[in-house]
Amino acid sequence: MQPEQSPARPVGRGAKVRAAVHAATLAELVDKGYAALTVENVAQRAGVHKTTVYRRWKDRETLLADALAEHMAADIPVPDTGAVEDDLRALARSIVQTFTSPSGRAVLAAMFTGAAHLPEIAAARRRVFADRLARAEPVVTRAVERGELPRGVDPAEVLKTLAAPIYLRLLVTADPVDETTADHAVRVTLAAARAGAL
Amino acid sequence: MQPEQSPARPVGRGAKVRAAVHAATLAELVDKGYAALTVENVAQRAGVHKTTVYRRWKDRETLLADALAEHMAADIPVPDTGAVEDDLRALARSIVQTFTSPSGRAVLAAMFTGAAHLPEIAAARRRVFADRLARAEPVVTRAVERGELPRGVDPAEVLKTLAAPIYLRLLVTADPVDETTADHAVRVTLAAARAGAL
DNA sequence: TCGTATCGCAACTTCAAGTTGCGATACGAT
DNA sequence: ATCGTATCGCAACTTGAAGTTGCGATACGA
Repeated sequence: MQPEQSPARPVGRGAKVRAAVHAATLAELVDKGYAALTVENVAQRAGVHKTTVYRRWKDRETLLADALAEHMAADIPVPDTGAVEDDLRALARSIVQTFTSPSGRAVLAAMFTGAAHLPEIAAARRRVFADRLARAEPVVTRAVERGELPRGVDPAEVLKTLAAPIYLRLLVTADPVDETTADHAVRVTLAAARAGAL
Repeated sequence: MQPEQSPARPVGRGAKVRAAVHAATLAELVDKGYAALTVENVAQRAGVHKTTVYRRWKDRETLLADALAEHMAADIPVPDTGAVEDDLRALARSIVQTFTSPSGRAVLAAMFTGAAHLPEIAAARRRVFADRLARAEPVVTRAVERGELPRGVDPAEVLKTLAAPIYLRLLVTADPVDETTADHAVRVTLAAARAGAL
């Protein structure tokens, strides 16, 4: 953890406040949900006054977008087992695990439903997804090089096909999501890719 | 001529008020979006007073859930062309068309993002999806009977696989959604089904 | 130690949600 | 045609959170 020195004005205690408010925002999100998230409660939980929050963030939406973006910035390791099936399974299960923990549920609800209409949140959501997609593409290109998948498959399409059924259950049908869901997505994706449909 | 006397109190003008408020709610949704939807504006657009709305609906959420549920209750024709590929294409395109019109966008945003955290909305959303799924299952069973798809495929899984990539684009990636998306979903779904992955 | 940026605090405005009481009106039935 | 009742319009109200402002207090860096 390096204390950020880049701004011409080293903030001082500001960094701690920022971190505390971020943590409090996510905690309130988990406990109360997006609709019931008030700046006053967040400030109180962070041990900070309401005005301090408003001095750092324009409004409640900006605060939430900022906290979520920072939370989702965590790097996810890209698997490289030497077998597509295992790599894809690892990717699919990581999606499942990201969103099935209690806090994951809350983050999912905030990013994809509760606050999805906010431009900042929508942009952050697209950015996070696109980033993870781009970083996982080597899984597919390596599989092609190994001859496990036909040449000409679109890595992005493969990964979207992998993710789609999981998000459908999370966001639309509300069916239970577990490893079975991930494994099923892998089977379907591989079948489609090998049939030349991707 | 009397349609129903079962309620001891035939409401009278109430039906018209109800319809007007429903229409106004959807119109406000399209114009302003969920976040900016106020009961006062809805009432004014419906030519009705605020208190009248609150006498019929417990709160804003209930009103919205009611209006959306009624709006989504419209029956969608189940295709039966004699060829799976054509049937599935018709289904996929109907999903696309439902949510790409201006009003469709607004309804999508309200049902899946803006108001998704409300129990009434979430329940309505699951119910609508499950209903459409169940009514479309004959498309798959007929295809199996014709020998177009292998025995043992799960109709529900086939239809979910068809819908998943469309919803992924609508709700997650925000990529453009058009007939191409629908046709691509058909190709992937058929490939997976014929490979025995569904 | 001293200056400055940041924070705490309280009081304030604004806005929409939701409520209440009462008078007005339209409907259904006699 | 009239009469009783349920529904509606209206205005005034409470509540709660968003967001703002001014000032005094405090912690940090030099």
